[in-house]
Amino acid sequence: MGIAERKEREKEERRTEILRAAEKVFFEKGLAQATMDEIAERAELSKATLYLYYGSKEDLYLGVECRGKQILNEMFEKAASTGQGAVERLQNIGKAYFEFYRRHRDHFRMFAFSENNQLHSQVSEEMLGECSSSGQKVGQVMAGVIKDGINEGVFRSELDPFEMTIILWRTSKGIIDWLEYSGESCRKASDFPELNLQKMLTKANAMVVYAMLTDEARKNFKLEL
Amino acid sequence: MGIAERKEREKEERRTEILRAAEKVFFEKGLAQATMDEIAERAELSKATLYLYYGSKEDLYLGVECRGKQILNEMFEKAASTGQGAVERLQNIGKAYFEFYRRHRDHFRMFAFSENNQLHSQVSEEMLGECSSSGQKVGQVMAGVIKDGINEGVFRSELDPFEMTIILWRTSKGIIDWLEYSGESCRKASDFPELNLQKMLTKANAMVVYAMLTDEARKNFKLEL
Amino acid sequence: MGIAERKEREKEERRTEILRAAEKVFFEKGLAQATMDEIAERAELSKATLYLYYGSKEDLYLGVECRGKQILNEMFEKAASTGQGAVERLQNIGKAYFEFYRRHRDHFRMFAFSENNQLHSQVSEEMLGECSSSGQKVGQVMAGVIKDGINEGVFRSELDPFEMTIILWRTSKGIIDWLEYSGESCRKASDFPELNLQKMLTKANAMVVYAMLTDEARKNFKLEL
Amino acid sequence: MGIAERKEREKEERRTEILRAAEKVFFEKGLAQATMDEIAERAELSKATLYLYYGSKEDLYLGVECRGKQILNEMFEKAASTGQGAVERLQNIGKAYFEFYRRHRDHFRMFAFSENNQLHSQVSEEMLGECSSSGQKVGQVMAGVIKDGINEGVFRSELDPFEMTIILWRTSKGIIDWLEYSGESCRKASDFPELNLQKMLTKANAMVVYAMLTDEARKNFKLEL
DNA sequence: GATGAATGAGGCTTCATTCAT
DNA sequence: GATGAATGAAGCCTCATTCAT
Repeated sequence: MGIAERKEREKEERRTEILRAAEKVFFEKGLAQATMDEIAERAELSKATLYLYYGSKEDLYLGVECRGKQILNEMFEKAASTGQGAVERLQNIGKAYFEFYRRHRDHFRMFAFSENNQLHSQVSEEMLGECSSSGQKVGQVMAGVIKDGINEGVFRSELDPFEMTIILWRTSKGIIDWLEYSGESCRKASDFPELNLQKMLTKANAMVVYAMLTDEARKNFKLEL
Repeated sequence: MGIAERKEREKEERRTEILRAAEKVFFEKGLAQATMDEIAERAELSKATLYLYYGSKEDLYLGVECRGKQILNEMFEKAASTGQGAVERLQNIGKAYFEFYRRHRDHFRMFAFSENNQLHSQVSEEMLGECSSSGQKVGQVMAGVIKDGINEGVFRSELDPFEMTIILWRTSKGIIDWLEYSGESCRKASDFPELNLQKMLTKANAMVVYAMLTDEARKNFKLEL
Repeated sequence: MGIAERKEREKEERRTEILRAAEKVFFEKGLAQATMDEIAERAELSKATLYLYYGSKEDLYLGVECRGKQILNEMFEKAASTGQGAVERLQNIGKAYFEFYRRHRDHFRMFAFSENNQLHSQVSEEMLGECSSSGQKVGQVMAGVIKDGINEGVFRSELDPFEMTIILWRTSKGIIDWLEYSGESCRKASDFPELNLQKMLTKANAMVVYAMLTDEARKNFKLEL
Repeated sequence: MGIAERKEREKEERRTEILRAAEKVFFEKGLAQATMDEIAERAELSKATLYLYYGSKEDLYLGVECRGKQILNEMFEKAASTGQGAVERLQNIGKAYFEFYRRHRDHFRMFAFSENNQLHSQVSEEMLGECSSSGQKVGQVMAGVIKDGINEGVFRSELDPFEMTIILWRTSKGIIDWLEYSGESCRKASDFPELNLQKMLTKANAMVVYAMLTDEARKNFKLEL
């Protein structure tokens, strides 16, 4: 029994090693430019061994992505349970999202990539399911906080928590993506005044939240633009 | 002299034919999976001829993208000049964006793809410049309307037009992207109630705009959530 | 009549222009790497026009080669008619050969290239014949001088003039080729003492000539090694 | 341990098989006209496998060339150690060179080709080094014999062994090249009497050697022309 | 379980050459 | 006579993936 367990553990460790190697390569090169050869080399394993643990290159890609979602998940859950009241908790989630972008930018980018690219070959159902469920949890955390806010009476009761989740979240995502894509060049081109991503995010979130507040709650909310 | 003109026109037509063919293939397959062979076949031209008009596959890709931006540009400009007052004009732009997504969904997706992928081989400076300038115009149109709104006194004077442009625009983009990516599967999975993209976009825009309004203007603005 | 002549002359000039352009490109790139596109561009003519004057890329190559042989021819003939006695004239030819290498190195290299590469596509018989006859003349000049030397009694009567021509000539060619190929690297690698091509050629020629001399003539010949 | 050795051996054999196939194709078509497809087919391997053993077409070409130099090397070394006295040994080397040309004419031609063509893409340093060192050994063998001859007193003491090596060797090479190139056509054209390559080489070598001899040694040397 | 070795399938690009005008 | 435009035919190389050991 101890032997079986150790074997199991070792196998899991091997999977993780491979994932680490894949991470580095995917981060540096992206899906298309990454090669199994390079991943194998970095993992100090043979290419064939990779296929023992992951069914395909794209499966491996999903695996990395999945790890990113888990990280984000944890950060969201922690943020959601910190702070007084729904508004502050929601703001903490917003900060956590920015923090995730800052500290795990490569994962962030991978998400964006995945959104815009169908993975082509067969990815294992298992992997796909795991990855997808991880993604949904994130949304559920936010929606939960909004529901709490409605119950607390700070958010309008007619709000749809899921809808607001999407709006809030994707607003942030849209803005960060923009910066990733063209922000730098724009700022340099001096078409735009000094832009500060964090401030802009805070502002955007505040604007949406402001509109979510009940008339009552709005009195105590200071909107700085 | 009529001859030279006709030649010129024919050449331009040929470029357009190629672009049309490339469009179809890129739309269906994406950059990586698209092949010059297929584009050539669809254009009913030899592969070599493609290279007479576009220096590389990626150049061609940029060409298609560029066309998309021009379309969006025109739609924005038209929307920006329709309607009474800055608020309505801004809402028209929002509608135009949604309309663009609806009628030129493939172009919309290509933009998203481009944001997340550096084109690798050498793309001609010319193409890159043209494409990039097209992109910037779009933002300038929106910013102009916001400035007008400030002058009209409906938008708070402390707003930075460019910043608001980005927030508004990217909010919409973020939401649409989400639907593109996982909306369908989510709705099917019945985790979410019936979602209506257009309504959600209108709502999100309204929320942001609401926060932009002066206290004065806000009285006349009905925020439906 | 005057018109026809002018036409003829212009045509010939055009051929020459093309040859000049081809020369530059072939010199820089060699046969394989040279492209008709580049030649056309340098000639400020269209690619199609090139084919009006020369049947193929290889024909053009032969044309350039032919010009080189004509130059060499002239230099040999001049050298063969300068100097007192067959020995000196022969030495003058040797000097001329070296001079040709020095001043028309690119042509020299083209000869070497042609020796080692069958031209593949159809080259016009005409071109081939012209080029080949140019080559033979060169040998005939040398052989003539050797015959004179035999008649003068300075060269042994049993010598075969053509055979000696080949030996003398190819000795020089072999040595120059060697330097072209690896001489520089060898000298730098200090495996070899300072080598002076001209001296080595003079020496090699002298050695062969020395062996050609009659006993009588040898007395007056100082062989420096 | 036997297994590892066998594997190693098999790998080496595979390399050799590939080289053999490449040899045939390069001999028949030359570098430019040879295709990896054909080499792969002849080796009864996939094209991709070729690239497992050799980094590029040109690398493969160098590999073949290298083998030729090794063969020549061995023949030279054997010849240099056969015969009485430096003169005879030198003559044996000359014969060996001719023999090499006769029995490995294709390799001989490849050398000539290489002299006149820079290999373009990246060839592995390893291959280049190996090939180049093989080439230098050949010269060193000859130079050694000449030094011996000087010590024996048969060759003039003022001779530079390396210089003489080049003169002797390249004289032979120049002559053979000539025959390769135009000898046949010339003979057919009956401009030249029956030419016998071997005799001409012997003669040319003898002439140069004759000039190298000390007065003492020359008495015993019979120069037949 | 791990891997070295092999490969099938295909992609982008390049040019010499030819016509229609 | 000159040319702009078009193309057929290849070629080199890459890589995800599979087996035999």
